[in-house]
Amino acid sequence: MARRSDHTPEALRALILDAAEAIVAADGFAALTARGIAARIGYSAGTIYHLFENLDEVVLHIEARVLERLEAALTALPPTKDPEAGLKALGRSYLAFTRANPKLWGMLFEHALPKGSKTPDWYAERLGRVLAVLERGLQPFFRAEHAAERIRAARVLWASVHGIVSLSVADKLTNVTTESAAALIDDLVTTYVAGLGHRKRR
Amino acid sequence: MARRSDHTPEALRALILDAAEAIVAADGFAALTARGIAARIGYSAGTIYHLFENLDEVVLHIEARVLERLEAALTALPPTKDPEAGLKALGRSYLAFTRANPKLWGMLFEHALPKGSKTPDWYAERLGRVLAVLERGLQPFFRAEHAAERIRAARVLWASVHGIVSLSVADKLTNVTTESAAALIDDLVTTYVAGLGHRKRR
DNA sequence: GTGGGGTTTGAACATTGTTCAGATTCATCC
DNA sequence: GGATGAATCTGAACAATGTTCAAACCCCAC
Repeated sequence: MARRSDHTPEALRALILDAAEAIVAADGFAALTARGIAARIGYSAGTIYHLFENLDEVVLHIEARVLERLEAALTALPPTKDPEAGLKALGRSYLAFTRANPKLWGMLFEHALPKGSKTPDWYAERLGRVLAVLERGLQPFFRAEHAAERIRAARVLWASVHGIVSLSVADKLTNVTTESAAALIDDLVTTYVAGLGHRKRR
Repeated sequence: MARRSDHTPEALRALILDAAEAIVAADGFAALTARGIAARIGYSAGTIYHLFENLDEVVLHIEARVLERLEAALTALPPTKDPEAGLKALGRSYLAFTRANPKLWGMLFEHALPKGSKTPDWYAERLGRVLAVLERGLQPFFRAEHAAERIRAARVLWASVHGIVSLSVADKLTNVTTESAAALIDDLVTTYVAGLGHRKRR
């Protein structure tokens, strides 16, 4: 049986994550099984449990990777003069990312942690970095002393765009009309930003 | 075995749905099993499959019920003079509803249909009615000839509020800060509506 | 060489959705 | 009353799932 170190533990962890990610990307979160991962990398299912606590941990790690890539995509955007255009670019880039990886993205929100457990710290930290990108994009709309409101606005936008995208991916909104998610996101950002300007002027 | 008609088929369907709903409300979507439902109503698991195609159909029916109740809650709100206050009341009522039924509400979005299948027509219709309530609330902000934009705004708000609520329920946002979902929803509605006013004036 | 410790497996267990032959009961007709 | 047939219900079965773990194995250090 055992064939000691075809791969180092670290390499094996990476192999498992790559295989799991490929499965989700191709067939969705529901298709992810321990035996399926194992078959793809030529190991047995038991091996996975030596490197990860359980499948949930594997999933969390994939989610972290996805967030990491999203952050990279958002950070890579060229700076714009017009702050509103910058925010829209963020929104569209976000949408493009989810469109390019619909199954992977859907997983982030279909996957509910088991009841007792808390999201680990490193997960919250990854999410925090994505939010930070949004917070930077919102800087032109707030005075420095209103940082709390800016942070809240980032959260509102993140959650809202997430809502649009997730309903669109799950086909639970678009079947009512064929309105595209892109149009909704544009509407959201435009109108919300207009509202920010309006409020500032008060 | 068989004990013919303790309940009519319709009554049995209702029994199954009640039991399933109770399980989800108490322990979440993940705890819903055919055998669990059966045990709760004193039947065997097989019986469920005489009345429903499969568990997914049971779930869809519960979702429809939840949407129905949400629509009732939103419709029951007293009319307000101030349109913005009316929208905020809608948002808060929505949030209150989800807070009162967090597990049931979470199910609406954790539950992804099996890959091939489409959401049935009656499901889309139920969702459409909830959206219609929002569309009515948005009427004061649009001229009659801009119905398409109003409908889009309803969709944006629905999806956005859903995003906030679902992230909050899943604990994937609040662990970054303790910002409450209510504050985010208020912010969203206030700012978005301000943006609508701004745009109208252009 | 020869332990010993890390690695891997394969079989096992509990649970899941789902199916279905047969057992049971009820309504109806003769 | 008794028999017939349809509706109803069960229990056992199947395949698949996550997860565990004793054993089998291999490599490295001594």
